[in-house]
Amino acid sequence: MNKKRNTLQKQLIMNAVRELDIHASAEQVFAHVTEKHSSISKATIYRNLKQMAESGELLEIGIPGSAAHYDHNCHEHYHFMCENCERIVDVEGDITDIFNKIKYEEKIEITGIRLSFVGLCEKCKSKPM
Amino acid sequence: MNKKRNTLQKQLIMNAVRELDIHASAEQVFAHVTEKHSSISKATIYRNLKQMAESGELLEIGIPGSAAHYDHNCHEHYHFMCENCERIVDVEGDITDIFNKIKYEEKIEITGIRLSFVGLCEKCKSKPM
DNA sequence: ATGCTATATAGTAATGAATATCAATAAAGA
DNA sequence: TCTTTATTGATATTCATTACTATATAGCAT
Repeated sequence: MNKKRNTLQKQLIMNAVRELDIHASAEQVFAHVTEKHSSISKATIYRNLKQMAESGELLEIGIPGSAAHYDHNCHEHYHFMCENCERIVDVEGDITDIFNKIKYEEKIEITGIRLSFVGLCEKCKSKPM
Repeated sequence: MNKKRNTLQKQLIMNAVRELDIHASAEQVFAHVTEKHSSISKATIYRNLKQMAESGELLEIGIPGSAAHYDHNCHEHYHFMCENCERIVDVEGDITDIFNKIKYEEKIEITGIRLSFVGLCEKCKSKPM
């Protein structure tokens, strides 16, 4: 039960994220897919991007106060976002060394770091979900 | 020109964030303030929390896909959020040592790290804002 | 204390991102 | 081919937040 089906829409969405290669948002994916396949629904875009992120096929980059973006690069890496144009670029590297590496990247200017940990707090850890 | 005024509403909002002391959201601040001052508008809450964050009086904790929370603790620190109940707790410490420290904090279970850098990209750095 | 003026407020409409709903459609196995 | 059930398209709805605007008021000048 609950078997996943391979649909044309899913293929189009995955291809769009790969072709755009700019950490695309759902709206950008929608715009790209509709160029060739105008009948696709926006709900299908949102639905599948979320599912692909949950299954690990895509990485969801949540942007507080703005639309989420999706990355087809799923190996361990972090992101830099321009606070002016919202462009997102990959920052490769070991998390413990990343701050040292960033010092030698003169092309971008870091003005802030957004770091938070996610998991289970003391209360939820000892309770059933 | 553009002088800030000290209003009762601003005082009530700042006091609420301090009294709640739980990284309150705009809705939580609204609920708390209306207990004693029922005529305040929700727009006033949002407007002032944002302004206080911009001026550095409060720290805005943006949560992708959910409401922003506000912290009256403005010195350098990071956050842990429970993915089950969304409770937010402070994680003090130097960013370069934080990962080692976290290993000895057994009360919470880290399942993910959200890290991103904010600043100006190559294009925006060389262009006027 | 009184008046003036620009800032702030209350109330509500509007926006943007994302999810919920549901009848219709179509994968994939029998 | 038939049947089952995941998936889709279209739209309504939710949620967080901002925009709008007439009214009120803080703080300064008189």
